[in-house]
Amino acid sequence: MARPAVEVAPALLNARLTAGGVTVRLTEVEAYAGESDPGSHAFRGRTPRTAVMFGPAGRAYVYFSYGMHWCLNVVTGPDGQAGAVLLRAGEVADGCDAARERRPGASDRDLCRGPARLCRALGITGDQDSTDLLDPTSPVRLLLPPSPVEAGLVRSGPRVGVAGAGALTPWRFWLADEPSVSVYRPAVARRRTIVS
DNA sequence: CTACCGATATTCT
DNA sequence: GAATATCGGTAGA
Repeated sequence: MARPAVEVAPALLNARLTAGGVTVRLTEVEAYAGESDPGSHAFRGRTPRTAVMFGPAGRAYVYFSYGMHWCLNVVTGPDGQAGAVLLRAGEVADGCDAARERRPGASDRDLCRGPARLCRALGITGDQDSTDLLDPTSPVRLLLPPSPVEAGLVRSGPRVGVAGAGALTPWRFWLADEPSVSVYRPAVARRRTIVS
């Protein structure tokens, strides 16, 4: 865990994440380095939002995206070096009923198919920011190590929604043939901001 | 399946 | 003001 995000990320595939009475098996993650990574929130240094990324590894970095959605990261990296792995998707292994309650109308495959959907299904919000994911008493738990990943099933490619210099860095990792893996969409500049 | 669009916090310009 | 580590609804092929 106290290693660079890009090394930690593929090792989280198949790991289990438990929160809000739901357990998921992670099928898709993305690595974000610190101040050297143009795609990272920490690229421009420490802000109130990203402060936790500069802290000890194993904690949760929960951020609010697009004014609407929560997304969960695992803080990684050698001490004093920012880094995080975004948990993008998973398959519900336990607590399916609780997940369905939080995401009415979603098909089983779509329950945790995407970083904001995953947080919604598990009831994760900013209240869980900075919590220690490895502490057995934490409300959000990452269970390590994962069950072994079959050789050859780990795929990698460009990160979703990342524009600019970091766009082509293949730091998204997923398990092949998993229906819960979110669909890749290249970063697209928004057409127009609503004029007020 | 693809394409578009609105919601709107945080951060930067 | 503008961009962004997104999603759900709607429209159309």
